[in-house]
Parts: sequence; C-alpha cells; structure tokens
Amino acid sequence: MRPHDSPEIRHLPLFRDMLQASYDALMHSTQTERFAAGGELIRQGDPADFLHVVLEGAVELYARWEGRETTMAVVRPVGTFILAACIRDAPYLMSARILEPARVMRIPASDLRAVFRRDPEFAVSVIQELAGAYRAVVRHAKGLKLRTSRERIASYLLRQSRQAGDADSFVLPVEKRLLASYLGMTPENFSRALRALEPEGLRLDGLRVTITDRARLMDVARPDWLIDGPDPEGASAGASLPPVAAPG
Amino acid sequence: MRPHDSPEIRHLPLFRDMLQASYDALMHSTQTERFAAGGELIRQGDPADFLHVVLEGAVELYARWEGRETTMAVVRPVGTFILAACIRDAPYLMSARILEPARVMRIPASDLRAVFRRDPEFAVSVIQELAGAYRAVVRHAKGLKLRTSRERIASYLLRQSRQAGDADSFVLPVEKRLLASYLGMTPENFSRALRALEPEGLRLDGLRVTITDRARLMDVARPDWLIDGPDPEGASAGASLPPVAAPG
DNA sequence: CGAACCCTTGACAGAAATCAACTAAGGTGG
DNA sequence: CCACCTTAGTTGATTTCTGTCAAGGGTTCG
Repeated sequence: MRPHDSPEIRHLPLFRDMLQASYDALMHSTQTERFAAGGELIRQGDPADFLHVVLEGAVELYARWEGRETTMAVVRPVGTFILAACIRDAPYLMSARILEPARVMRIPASDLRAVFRRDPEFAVSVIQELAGAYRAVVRHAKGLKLRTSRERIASYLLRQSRQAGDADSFVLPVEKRLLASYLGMTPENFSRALRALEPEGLRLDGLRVTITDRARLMDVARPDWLIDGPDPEGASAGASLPPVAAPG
Repeated sequence: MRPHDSPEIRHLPLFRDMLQASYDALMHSTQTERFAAGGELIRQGDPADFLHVVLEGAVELYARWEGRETTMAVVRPVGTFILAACIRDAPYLMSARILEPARVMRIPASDLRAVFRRDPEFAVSVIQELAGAYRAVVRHAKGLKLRTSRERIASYLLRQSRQAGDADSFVLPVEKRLLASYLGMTPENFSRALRALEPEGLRLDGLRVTITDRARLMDVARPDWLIDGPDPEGASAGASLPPVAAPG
C-alpha cells in the first residue's frame, strides 16, 4: 500500500471531504521520506514549497531570532504543518527539525493552491483547519500574556492529564527543556517551578507526573476553556502534544 | 447610499472577489450600528453570532483571565474581526470594546458560513484572510517569546515609522497604556523602557515619537521580516495599528 | 471647578534569566 | 564490556528584569 492510500491520511479532517480526483491530484507529486533525529526539515525564511504531513515520529516547530530560539509546537502523527505559509506562498515563519525519527509526506504547495481553488469541499476543509489553527495560536498567546510561568505549567499539566483521559498519572510527551521553551521559560526556571508545584498536589518522577490533589492543582492553574481549549478544535490530529498550535 | 454598497467594503480583500449575488446574500441581514466609546461589542465566551466590520472609529480586542487583561489587537477602518470564531461556530476567544466612537457592521455568522460554501471565490478569500491572520498571530507570539520588552518597544516604533512612510517622526496611534498591554508589559514598565530608549536615538513628546538615530535604534530592535512583517500580508486593511493580529 | 484618568516616577518585592557546578543517564567507540 | 563523552536535568548564587504599590503632575470632560 502506498502511503497516500492510507486511510489515516485520507481521513484527516483536512482531506476527508475532498473529491477523490482532487485527492489524487494532491498526491500525484507528493513524496514521502524518512528523516533521522536532529535533521532540519525546513528553515524559517525559506519559501514555502511543501505542505508537510507527519506520518511517523515527531517534528518540532521552532523559531529563531538573534541567536535565541523558542519552540512553537510539536507535531506528531497524523498532523500537518506550515499550511498557512503554503497558502500565502510566503516564507516559513518557523523552522522544523526532527525530534524523533520520522516519516514525512511533502505535498507541493502549488498543487495545494490549485486544488482548493477547484474543489470547494477542500476549500471549506482548509478554512476550518486554518480557523482552528488561528484560534490555537491565539490561545497560546493569551496564556503567555495572562499567566505566570507557574500557572502555565500547572495548566499544561492539567491539559496533559485530560488528554490522557483524565488520568491522574501520565508521562510528559517531550523533553523538559523543550517543554520549558514551549511554555516560554528557561529550563532552569521550569525545573524550579515544577518542583515548587509538588506541594500543590503533584508527585514527580523523571518524566512521569502524578496528580495527587487535583483540586489544589486546579486552584493554581485556574483552567479556562478560552485558553486551554475544551476541545481539540484546532490542529489536525496529532499537532497537539504541546497541546495545540498547529500549521505554520 | 447604504453602507453595504460602499466600495470600501466591497473592495476589501475578503469581499472583492465574491459573486455579487453572494455579496448581496451576505449583506441581506447585515446591520450597521453606531457605538459610543467604552461600549462592549462582544464578550469572550459568548457564541460567535456575527462577523464584525469596523467602518469608522476604533475597536480594541482584548482578553481577560482571572482579573487580568491584555490587549490583543486594535482594529480600525476598514477591518474585520472574529472571523475565525464565526467560521468554527465557536465562542469568542476575545472581547471587543469601542476605543473611539465607531460604526460597525455585523454580518450574521450563519450567512457567512452558508455563503463560503456556495461561492468558491469567497472561500478562497476567506482562506487567504485566515492564513494571513494566522501568520500575524504567530509573529506576535514570536515577538513575545524571543524579544525582551525593550526590544519589542524598539521594533514596534520602527514598524510604526515604516507604516508612516518611513517617516522619522510620527504619533502613536493609541494610548500608551494600551500599547504597553499589547506589547506584553505594564504601563509603568513601558514608560520606563521607552524613556530608557531615548539615548538610543529617540526623542519623545507625549504621543509624538521622533527617531533621531535610526541606525542606533535598529541596533536595539534588530528588526526581522519574520517577526515584524515586511508586508501587511495579514489582516484585512486597518487591523494593523498595533501592527498586526487580526480577526478573532 | 471637580473628578476621572493617563502618564510618570520612585521605592520595593517578586519573578525570571544568567552563570556555574554537579549528577545522572545514554550513546559511542575502544 | 567498560571507559568516555555528551547532554538533560537539577540546584545554588547572583543579577537583571518586571510587577506592584504609592504618590504626584497634567489633561480632559462633565
């Protein structure tokens, strides 16, 4: 089975409603490649040539400026990224590197643009995807501006718990240093702030987190629909490990 | 002339390519109202009933959480906001209040959704609008995470200068306290940081800012296409006074 | 004329970044 | 298989930055 025929891709919110002919057209020049950890997939500033779909592994989206670097999102299967740049035919605002050995599908941006002009159903899907992605970034920005780092960590942990099916115990999906960057702080600060949350109903063991007093943690985090998102309304599928923030 | 027929609206990037019939359908139930300064237009958490178009005046988009508040954008004529919420039929993530006495057009969200399903040209326009808006917020988030407040202020001033036609002297478009909030700091800090930029080639007089040494200021700001945006690619028309961040 | 309100400034407290050192775990190559 | 190297994570000490509290000047608007 060619990867293109995988129902996992065909059934992505972005692709599931389009005509078969359109889908075939999209996949016509699409290539799937494997990448080793650490590899650079795209670099910010480069022209947006391909829409990327992560089939296996994990990809980090990050931004650089004047030597500083910050993680914007982690995309896991099956998720897409840099849709917006492809649509506007504009330079990538973010870079992407392989976090875990990955298989990635690359759909030519020109095909993408051609297809949503011909297939109204696909156009509607793109609209939904972009609107969700937009809202996801707005939520992220709200969290950064309205919450302290302590509160961001606490609410992140609660989101992870919810994603694990409201489990009290779960494993952080990525390195702590990456999480720190995603949440907008240094690794040192993250370490300390996380430690400081232990008395608030938390037990820590490496990457494993156990919530021992949910009420107390919620009292710190004060979770809010309009920031933490009740729904994975944004982001196609797996773009939400750092919970949210999707296509670039 | 009814406001709907105004070429200013019809020629917005969002509306200019749609069929006349679609446009008429959109405008059919659309109402235009005047609002006094300070009035609440929409409240975060409310269901998204209307796409808003600012015809006159100025509207502030802001977010609230646990008593704290932050400005997300200022929309001026002719700009739209909360497109994404309308499309997803989801609650507003931001509130809107009148900054300067305004005339605002409200397009029922249900009509909006119906029309872009029927008119592929309009769908494409919505896609472009959303992709631009998405990129605008990503830039904003990058600025918040990668730059210090001093750097954010300096680069904001350079953006304003550019927007004024690369003029060395210009007037800040909004209150300083609002600017501070938009840039992610307290008014006190903004005041101090702005003051501290004077030796870096700046002269201040109330809301008027004069750049006396552009090279020096650029050395502080280190402007970057991928954050400051070379192009007003996002945001329909006037959504860019705090330069960027558009429809919610 | 008074009441808000914006802006600024100062003093202070709290938060976060930085610098540095140390541990532990994982991977590499001998 | 072990020694070594790299790197994530932690912790401490310190500095820098930012928010908070408080007060005063200036302006606008009722």
